[in-house]
Amino acid sequence: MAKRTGVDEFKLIGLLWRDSPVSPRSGISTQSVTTLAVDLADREGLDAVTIRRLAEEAGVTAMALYPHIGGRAELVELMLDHVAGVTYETVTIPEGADWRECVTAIAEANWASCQAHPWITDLATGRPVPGPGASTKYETELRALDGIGLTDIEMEHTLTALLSLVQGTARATRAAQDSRLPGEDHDTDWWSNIEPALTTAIGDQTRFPTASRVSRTLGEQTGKANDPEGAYRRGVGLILDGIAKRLGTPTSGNGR
Amino acid sequence: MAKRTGVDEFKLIGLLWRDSPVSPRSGISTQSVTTLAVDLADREGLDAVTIRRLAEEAGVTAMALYPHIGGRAELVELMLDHVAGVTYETVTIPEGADWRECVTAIAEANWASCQAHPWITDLATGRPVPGPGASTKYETELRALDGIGLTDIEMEHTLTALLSLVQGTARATRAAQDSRLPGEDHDTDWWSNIEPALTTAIGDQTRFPTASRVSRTLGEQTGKANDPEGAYRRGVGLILDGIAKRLGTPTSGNGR
DNA sequence: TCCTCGAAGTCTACGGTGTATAATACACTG
DNA sequence: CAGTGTATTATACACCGTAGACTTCGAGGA
Repeated sequence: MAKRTGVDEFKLIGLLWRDSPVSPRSGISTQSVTTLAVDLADREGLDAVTIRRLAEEAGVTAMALYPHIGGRAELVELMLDHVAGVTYETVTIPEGADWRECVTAIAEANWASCQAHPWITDLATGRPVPGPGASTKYETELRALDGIGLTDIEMEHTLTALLSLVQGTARATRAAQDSRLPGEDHDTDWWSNIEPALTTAIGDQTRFPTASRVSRTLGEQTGKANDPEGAYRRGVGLILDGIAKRLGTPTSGNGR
Repeated sequence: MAKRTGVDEFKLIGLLWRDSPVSPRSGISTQSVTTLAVDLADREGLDAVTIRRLAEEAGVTAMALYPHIGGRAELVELMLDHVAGVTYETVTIPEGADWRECVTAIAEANWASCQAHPWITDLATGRPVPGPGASTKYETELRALDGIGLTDIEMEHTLTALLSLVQGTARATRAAQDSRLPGEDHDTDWWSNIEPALTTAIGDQTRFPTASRVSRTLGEQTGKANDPEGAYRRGVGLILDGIAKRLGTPTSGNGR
């Protein structure tokens, strides 16, 4: 459910770039099915998006979807492209602003997208989706980084690194949320459920002194068993300062 | 195949921390089955690790595995813990070295682990595996960061951010490799197969000028359609400089 | 208006998955 | 050596994606 394999790229490109006519008999279209699938995944996760279930929601039989979506592998790509296309509708990159604000906006937009559509963190990045949404997103992000003093290669690497960090920490957020049992409100509940059993199993309590100390401190100060969002913010901060050093511009603040 | 849901944590903890006796009738153990599963995943990917297939390799029936692995969800956790436990057997963190070398070694060890076991990048991080391997790894990494001038919280956030970056870019490497058709040697082959169809589909060639320029430059200079490894190296470099700024120590080199 | 014909939609079926359940056979303890 | 409990087995179920054959519909020409 995560590898994005088995995609027929040519079929996919056709589906991605055509203007998605609504089918007269059933009233569905590539566009409408994709939207339905994204909504379903947002609500119940990517695993809930089965062909049969999606067909049920669309009011058609399973096999009726195939002319519109290609196959399940292609459907996932369509969903990814759709989400990529709306990333900068909620969070926009300020025009003519400091490069710091632009980079931060890129991070925030992707972070928000990962929160709104947690299932995208299940899917591998790397191979780009050859569709209009992903292409527009890429263009937007590169344009924000263009002309601040980085070479093309540096821009590309920096952007990839930044997005990897965002996706990675967003994934961790998501995993922490998923592991909550129904009805639990805090991350600590999962941990406090596990902890007694774990303590018993470990036996020798002096085996992981540093980890114990750090976990305790983290729990006391943030109230969480782990804090991916904090890691995200710190990570972006570190990268910003790293870029500043490359650019040779004065760094902002004192880092605290 | 990516969400790590449905894990019975208590059953899992029992399996993770017991000393895995070999079963007299079948000759298998939690340990041996886990190793077998890791090898199989390394060779053929996580999807190849089905209960039936694994049972076949172990020389028993499918249902015979269950007392040793719990269920498939728990098996995956066992595999993750196993891999975590051997991360620092190949790449070690230098004793008493500069903090830069330590951080770099952490990144390299995790990068190498992701290369050796590509399937781990399919799986969500975040919720830690409550096992001896993962605990040891966490302890090792925190100890390397301890005492260089960061607070406990900063250490934790920095480590999480660093590992997210490594996993994220490693994933992208993996995705690029997977998308190669059989027999292809270079990333560019996949891209050059797609490109004509994509160019035709897009129509208006002036729509993504920055993306086109950057892609062209990247292709010319690296010979790749995308370069996650370069992004990894730059990302680690940026984070190192970011840490240096926080620490107030002189930065090394000029960043080029 | 009717007819034809190609495409869209449907039905059935296949091989795969994880694993619940119940029956069996074995290894260890007394 | 008998008893007991658990590892192991065989069977079965519900679900998955989708290939292939069949049916039905909508649009264009006479």
